[in-house]
Amino acid sequence: MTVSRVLNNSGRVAPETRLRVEQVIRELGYVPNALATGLFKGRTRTIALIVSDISNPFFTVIVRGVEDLAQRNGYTVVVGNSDESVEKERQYVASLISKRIDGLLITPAGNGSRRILEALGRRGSPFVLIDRDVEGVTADSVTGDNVAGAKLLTQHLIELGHRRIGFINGRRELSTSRDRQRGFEMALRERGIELNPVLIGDNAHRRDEAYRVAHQLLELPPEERPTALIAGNNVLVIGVIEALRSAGLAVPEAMAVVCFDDLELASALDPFLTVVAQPVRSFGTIAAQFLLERLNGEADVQPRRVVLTPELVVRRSCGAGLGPLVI
Amino acid sequence: MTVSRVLNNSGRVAPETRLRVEQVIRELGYVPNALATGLFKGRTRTIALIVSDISNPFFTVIVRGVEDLAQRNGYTVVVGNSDESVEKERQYVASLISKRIDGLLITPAGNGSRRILEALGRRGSPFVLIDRDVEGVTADSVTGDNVAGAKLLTQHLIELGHRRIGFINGRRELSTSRDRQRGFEMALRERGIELNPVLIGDNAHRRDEAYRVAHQLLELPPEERPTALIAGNNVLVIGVIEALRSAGLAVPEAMAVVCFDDLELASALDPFLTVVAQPVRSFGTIAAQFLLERLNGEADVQPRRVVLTPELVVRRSCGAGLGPLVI
DNA sequence: TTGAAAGCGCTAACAT
DNA sequence: ATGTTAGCGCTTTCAA
Repeated sequence: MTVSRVLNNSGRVAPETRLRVEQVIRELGYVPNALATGLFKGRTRTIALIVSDISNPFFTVIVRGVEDLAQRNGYTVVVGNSDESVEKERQYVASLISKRIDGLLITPAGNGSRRILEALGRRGSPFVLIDRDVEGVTADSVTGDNVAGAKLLTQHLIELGHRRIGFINGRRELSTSRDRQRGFEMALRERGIELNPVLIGDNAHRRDEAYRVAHQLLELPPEERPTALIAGNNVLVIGVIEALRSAGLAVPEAMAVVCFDDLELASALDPFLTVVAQPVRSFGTIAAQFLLERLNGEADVQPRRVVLTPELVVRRSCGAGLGPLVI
Repeated sequence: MTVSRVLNNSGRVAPETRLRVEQVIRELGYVPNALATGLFKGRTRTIALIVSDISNPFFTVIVRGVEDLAQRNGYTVVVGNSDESVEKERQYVASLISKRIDGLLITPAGNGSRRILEALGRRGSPFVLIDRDVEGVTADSVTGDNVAGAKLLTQHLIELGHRRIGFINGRRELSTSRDRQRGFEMALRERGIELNPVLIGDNAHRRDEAYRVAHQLLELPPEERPTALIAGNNVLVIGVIEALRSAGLAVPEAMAVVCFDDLELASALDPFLTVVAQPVRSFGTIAAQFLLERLNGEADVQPRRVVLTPELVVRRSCGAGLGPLVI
C-alpha cells in the first residue's frame, strides 16, 4: 500500500494523501507489525545482552549502558541471565537465533562458550564480548586490563609495606581471574617478593566461598598470615569483609583490604575500600556501539579489541593492617 | 510440511519419517523462525519488563526474579529503562506493541502512566504493575505495604525515644512515597507526637537531592533538629549518609538513620542500617506468575492485587542518636 | 500419514 | 503518484 510508503518515507506520496493516511493511522491507533517487517527484512532491530548475573551491580551498569545506547538508536534489548552457566547460554542463544535477534553482547560464562559463539558466528550474527575473553574466539571485545589492575593493587600494598598479601580470586575459568592472578604474581616478582601459594585462594565462585577462603587465610600461623587481602571482585570482597568482621578484625586497622571494581552505591558506605575501578559503563556502551556499527555494516571485517585502563582509587590508607598482625 | 508436525508434536507422523526429519534438522542446523510463527499465531512468547532504573539494586532484584521465571517457562524478557520518565515509557510501549510482545510488567513512572497502560489494555495486552500503583488503573499488581512499613520504622524510632524524626522522602508522584509518608504521619499521630512539617523533606528525585535535603535538616536550630532520619528508599539513604558524614556526624552514634529496602550487598557494609525490608524478589516472580497465567488464559478476569508485608530488620541500635543532638 | 493451499502483515520490484 | 504481485516462513484446514 501507500501506507507503507508513508510510514517509511520511501517513494513519492502526494502530500494530501500522506495527510489522509496519517489521519486514519491516528484514528485507528494503527501500529505496524514488526514481526512481519522482520520476517521480510531479516532484521528485527533487536539485540540481546547475556550477562552472568544481572543482580550484580557490575553487570547492572553494563546493562544500563547498553540499554541506553540501544534505545537511542532504535533498538530493543533482550536481557538474559546465564548464571555463569554455559548450558543456559546455549539455551539463550538458541532462542535468540529463533527470534532472529540481530546481534549479541555477552559476558561469556567461560571457555565453554566458544562453541556457542562459533555457531552463532557461522549463522552470520555478529557478537561482542564484554569484560571477558574466550580462548580461541576472535571477535569484537571490550575488556579491562586486568593484569595492569592487579599490578596496581599489589604494588599499592607493597609500597605501604605489606609483604604477605593474600589473594582471594574468582573462577579460574574466567579470563579476568586468570589475568588478575597473573598481574598479582608479576607485581610480587618485580618487587622480589617470593610467591607463597598458600596465600592464594583461587576459584571462588561466590561470596560464601570467599568468606570461607578468607577464614582459612586468617587461620594461618601468625608468621604466615597475610597483612593485606586482595579480593578478585566486588562480590567476593563482601564475603571477605564478612569473614574479617566475624573474626573481629577491623578494616583496614587490623587488615588491609582492596578489591576490583567500584560499586557506585556501596562506595558511599564503610569500609571505603581502595579499589581498582574500571570504566564499566563504557564496557557496555562501547560494546553496543561496536555491535550497532556491525549491524549497519559500518565496521571493518577485522575484529576490534578494546582494552580499557583501570584506575587505582585510594579511599583509605591500607597500610594500617601492618600493625597488629605483624609479629 | 511434515517438519512442522515433527517440531510441534502435532498430528500423526510416521516414526521413521520423524527420525529422518530430525536427522536433517540436525545436519542443517535448522532453527525455526519465531517471527513467522509469531506472525501467524499472534503470540511471541516474549514479555517486557519496564523498570525506572535498572542500575538500582532494588529493581535489579526484580529483573532477576522475572527473568528467572520467564526463562523457566520458555519466555524471553525484553528489558526497558524508563528513567522515571512517562515519555520514555510511552516510546517503549509503542515499540513493544509493534513487536507484538505478549504482555508487560512495569514499575510505572507515575500517574501519567495511566493513559499508556489504558491504551495497552485496549489492545488486549495484559500487564502487571510492580511496586507502585497508578491512580485510576485497575490491573494485576504486586506491591508492598508501604503504609505499614513506614509505621514500623517510625514506631521503632519512637520506642527508642526519638521525638524529632526527619523524613527524606522520594518523588511525590509515586504511590510508594505517598503511602510511606502517610504511614509516617499515622505513626506519629498514634503516639501523640505533633507533626512538624519542617522535618519532612519530600519529593527528592535523586541521591544528591537527598543529600541537600538532609543538610537542610541538619542546619535547623538545635531544639528543632531531628535526632533520627528516615530515608524513603535505598538510594536516598546513601545521600543522607553522605550528608551526615560531611557534617561529621556518625551513624548511628550522632544520628539514627533508618530506611526502606535492603540491599543485599550493601547490607554487609557499614553502617548496618535498620531497615524495612520487602520481599523484592517476590515482587518480580509473583508479577511474572500473574502475567504468565493471564497469557495462558488461566487467570480470572478480575485483577488481583497482592500486597506483600514488609519486615523490620534491626541491625543496630538507633537509639544512640539521642545523645549528642538532644539539647 | 503426508501434501497442497491459503494467509498472517509487511515490503521490493514492477506495473500503471 | 499509486496499485499489484510475490514472497519472507510458518501453521491451520482441507484434500489425497
